[in-house]
Amino acid sequence: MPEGHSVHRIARQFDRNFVARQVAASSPQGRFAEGASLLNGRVATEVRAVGKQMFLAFDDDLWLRVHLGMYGAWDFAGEILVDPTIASANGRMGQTNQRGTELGDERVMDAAGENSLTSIGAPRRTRVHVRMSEQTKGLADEGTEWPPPVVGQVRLRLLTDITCADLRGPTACEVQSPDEMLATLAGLGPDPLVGDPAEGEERFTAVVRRKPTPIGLLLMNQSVVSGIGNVYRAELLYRARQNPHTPGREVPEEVVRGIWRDWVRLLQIGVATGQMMTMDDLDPEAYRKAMASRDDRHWVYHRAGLPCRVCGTAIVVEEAAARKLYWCPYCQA
DNA sequence: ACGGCATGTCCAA
DNA sequence: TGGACCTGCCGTG
Repeated sequence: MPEGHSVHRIARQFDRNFVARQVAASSPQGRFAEGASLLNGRVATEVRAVGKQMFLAFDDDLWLRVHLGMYGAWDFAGEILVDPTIASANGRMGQTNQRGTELGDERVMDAAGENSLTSIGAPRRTRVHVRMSEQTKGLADEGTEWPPPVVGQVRLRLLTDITCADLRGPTACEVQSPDEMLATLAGLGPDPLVGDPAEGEERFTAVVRRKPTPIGLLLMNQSVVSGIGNVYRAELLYRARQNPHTPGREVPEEVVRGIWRDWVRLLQIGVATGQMMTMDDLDPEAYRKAMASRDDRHWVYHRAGLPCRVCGTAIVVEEAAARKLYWCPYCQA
């Protein structure tokens, strides 16, 4: 259930642990057997994250395209070099609840999960044991088996000599030619972390200001802007005090630009922390309080019926294109 | 133990 | 517009 920030974090892990290494690929589950055999034995050469998609290049011009969808996740195991630009690198990336124990150096994850690691030093080797669910319990304690035993439905396993990445439940997992990969890219709107953000702002603004579609739908459309999902949509609109139903072309240009710049900021924070932080403007104490409860982390998302944090009006929820849209009818009038 | 729900997207009717 | 895909968590009992 990742939005764009998770995919960038995953890509950085691949950059550090798979790029420039020879990779063994297999499909323990069998549903990607053909693709895996195409990739098997090749050297990974490059990784790109654009919105919710990740592209991993292999020598001789093959691209692996992965979209996690709602349920997809990567599990990392073995020796993992921690990317210094992200807060932590425990085993699982993509799913919300990420727990693991890092052994082998001074850093030990606690039960709070991914965000508990905040100090980043120079990259170093870290032995990671992943224990995610009852299903995998027990395996982590053995810890020494290599390669790690396959647990459950693994669509794709990528292995270097020392690092293992297991992909489960993706919406998309396919091998692409360079042309196919470029075609996929061409269909994606700007991502604040890809290319020049100022250019992205121009593209985003131009498209939004032309469309009769409600801004609340445009923000979820990956051809308009990449990486925004249901949580960031609701929060960006609230932060802009913008009514989700306003047609894009009627949203004042400065507001549209403001939403883009806010997305740039929120995505950066999300990649760095692994959390969908949308109340970053709170003072530290209020922030600590808000983070204490799972349902207190956002302005409007998942807060139907609760009083708006600013005006007290009950947050409303409605169905928009089969997704729940939360907003404050007073602040976002 | 079980059922509902979820940070996503595609496709057929 | 509704279902399919596919997995794990959380609340309820």
